[in-house]
Amino acid sequence: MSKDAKAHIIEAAKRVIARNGVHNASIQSIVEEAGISKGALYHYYKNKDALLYDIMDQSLKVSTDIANKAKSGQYTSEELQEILVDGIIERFAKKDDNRIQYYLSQEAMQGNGELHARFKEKYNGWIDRVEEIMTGVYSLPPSKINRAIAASLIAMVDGQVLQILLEAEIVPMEEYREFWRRLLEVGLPAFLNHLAESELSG
Amino acid sequence: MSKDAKAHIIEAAKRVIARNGVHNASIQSIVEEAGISKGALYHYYKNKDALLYDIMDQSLKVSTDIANKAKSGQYTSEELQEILVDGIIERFAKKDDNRIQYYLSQEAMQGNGELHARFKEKYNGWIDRVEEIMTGVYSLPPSKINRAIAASLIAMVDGQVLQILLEAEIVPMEEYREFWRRLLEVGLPAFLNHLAESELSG
Amino acid sequence: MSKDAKAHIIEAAKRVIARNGVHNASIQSIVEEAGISKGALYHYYKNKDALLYDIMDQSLKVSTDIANKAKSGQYTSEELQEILVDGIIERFAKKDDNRIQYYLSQEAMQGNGELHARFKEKYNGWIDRVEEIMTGVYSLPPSKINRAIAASLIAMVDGQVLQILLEAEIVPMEEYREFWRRLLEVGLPAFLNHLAESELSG
Amino acid sequence: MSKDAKAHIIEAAKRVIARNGVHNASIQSIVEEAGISKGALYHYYKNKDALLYDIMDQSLKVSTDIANKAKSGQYTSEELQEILVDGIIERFAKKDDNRIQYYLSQEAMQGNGELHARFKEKYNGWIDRVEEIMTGVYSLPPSKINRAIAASLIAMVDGQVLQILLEAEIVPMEEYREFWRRLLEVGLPAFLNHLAESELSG
DNA sequence: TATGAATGAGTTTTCATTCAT
DNA sequence: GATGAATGAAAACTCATTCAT
Repeated sequence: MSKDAKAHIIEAAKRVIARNGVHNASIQSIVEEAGISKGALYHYYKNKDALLYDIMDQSLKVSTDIANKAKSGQYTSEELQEILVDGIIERFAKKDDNRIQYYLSQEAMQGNGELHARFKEKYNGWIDRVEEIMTGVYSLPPSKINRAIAASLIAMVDGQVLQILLEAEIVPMEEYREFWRRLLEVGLPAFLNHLAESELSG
Repeated sequence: MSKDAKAHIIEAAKRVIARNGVHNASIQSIVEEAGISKGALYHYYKNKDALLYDIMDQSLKVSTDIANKAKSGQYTSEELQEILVDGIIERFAKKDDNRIQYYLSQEAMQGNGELHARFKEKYNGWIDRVEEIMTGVYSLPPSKINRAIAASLIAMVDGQVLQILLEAEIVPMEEYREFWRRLLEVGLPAFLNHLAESELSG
Repeated sequence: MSKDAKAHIIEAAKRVIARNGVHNASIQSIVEEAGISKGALYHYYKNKDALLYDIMDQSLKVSTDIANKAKSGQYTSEELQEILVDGIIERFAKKDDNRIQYYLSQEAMQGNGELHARFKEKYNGWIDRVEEIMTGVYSLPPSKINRAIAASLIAMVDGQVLQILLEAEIVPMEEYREFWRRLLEVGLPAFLNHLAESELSG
Repeated sequence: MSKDAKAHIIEAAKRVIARNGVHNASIQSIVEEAGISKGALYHYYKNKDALLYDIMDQSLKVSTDIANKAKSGQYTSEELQEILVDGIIERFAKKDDNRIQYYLSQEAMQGNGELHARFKEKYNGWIDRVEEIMTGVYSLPPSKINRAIAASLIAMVDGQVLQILLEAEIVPMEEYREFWRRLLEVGLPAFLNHLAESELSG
């Protein structure tokens, strides 16, 4: 019951947010989209924030899933690269989820403490996983710079998502795929090797 | 007169935004900060959006300036790397400008045509410049992938800015500096070389 | 059944009122406290007012009981004074009942006819009894002013209750006990005697 | 300007409260009564409570004035008694102010901290004055019970006001006048004397 | 009898914008 | 040019009450 009703509300809210942004996703517009009364919404969520948190959790799963998939199995590094590239490209395609994440990240940085805490947690989780994958695949010794690299790779994806959302039409999707393939295949390992060497000799 | 008055208002508005976030920066709070009346503000700006656009223009110049500086002079590649790294780190520090940019990027996504056009133009300008610098410094032959790389470098900065704004405290500023120094010094040229070679042989 | 169920609801409602005040005692909070459903409550009471009236009736009994006790038995006037003083002090302690009475007295003032009638009836009953006790104990001839005195004594208790509810902490409870003991022992009989004399001579 | 506007709002609010009670005095109903917009009200008062405080301050003055008048001048005790009795009877007649005070006292006891603090302060002020008058007129030595008596006299007035507001029609106004005249002329001094004597001998 | 999801009118408050002075 | 009082639509949230099950 409650599960279905909540799912129904979340779907409606996501549609509204994707259309108008968090800021313009009023309770009014959400309940209209969901075809329910305000009271009904407040029956399931004690306030707007509680609804936003639920939406965020769902929405962030999209990103988390990639990392989980990559980490879980026993893949050759070629397979892994493919999985990661596919995951990134798939994420680029999920415009609604991406929009929602951006909108919510705004809310978080504008001072919504709870949202902020959740983002922080999620980011750290992602970066941990990327670092694990990196150190696993390329057999790296632990190094402070690894975390910066992991964070920066995630940052790159986020930034590319932003460009796509802004429809700046800078780079066609096929180019992104090519770029990431090359980066993971050549650029990243070469960079990491170099760093490892200079660390030894430095 | 008008120039000074507008500058005064913009400064006040930026202070308010820095304190409270963009969406709590009410006209009321801005005019209080500026020490003027509401009427006066509306004398200079026909509405709140017009003020925000003006702030954005100022704000985007920050990023543009780095690129311009890098492009303009006759620098050795070592000097250039330093200029770029410094520029990136400086941008990280300008939290208010970054906040405003993120906030307005959302407005752009939500279909504000005026803003959308401005962002698109700015992004393309930045990427053009980064591409020019890249091809200049590393003497690259033209290649489609260069644009993807340039866009991705900018994306990386944007993504890192987001992480900083979210105060995820993933990576200390010094690590970022180190990361970018290494990336521009070693990682990027190595990657570009490899790509150039494989292009020749492929 | 119904008797028990209603009593159960009333007890729960009184606990909620004690915690949150009458006007924050929502149906929701009452049914939660009672461990029943909203539907169940509406099965026993046709609306919130009906519940409040029932609470009031219980609540007013507290005051009525004192008067009844005082009137019923064959007490010496010393015993009677003690009973009355004890009764008054006990009433001071029943904060929830007093709160409810004050709250509902307002509803009565605002034109709730049902409540108004109940209050009027109760007040007249109390005053009758006090007058009876007074004339009995002090063997007074009937006089118009007796009723005013009886009403004023009750008024004094009501006013003291108000001060206690407001937690003005003007007078410690022990002082009130002392005050009432002296008033009933000395002040009141002296006053009544004087009035009786002046009536004879006047 | 602001003074007039606020006075206008307060008058309107008092009419609404006197009619419907604090609880039913919505912002909507107040602005309708005042013939202004909601925005205008919020221009003068930052929230509903701020308005209530202003109303309370005005309304309590009614009661404070009596005490001030009595205390200020050089009166014989006969004159003073007359002033006090007149003051009390006049207060009985100010139904709107009395209603408002009762309504606000409710709010105060239901947990409005600010209102609560103000009531407490006012009550203590009144009692102080009554005690001063009492000790002055009847040349009393200081005694703890004096404060209890002063508080109880005020309580009696409050309680009588309540009975009048409830239209219990227990006692006609002329009887109250007579009662208070006798009480101040005979009852109270006799009581105080007795207490003073028993204190000496006790 | 009993449930609790759903309703919808009602609440306070905010705020960009206008306009008489 | 400048003021700030006034507007009014919109926001989030509450709650007594109803009704299909």
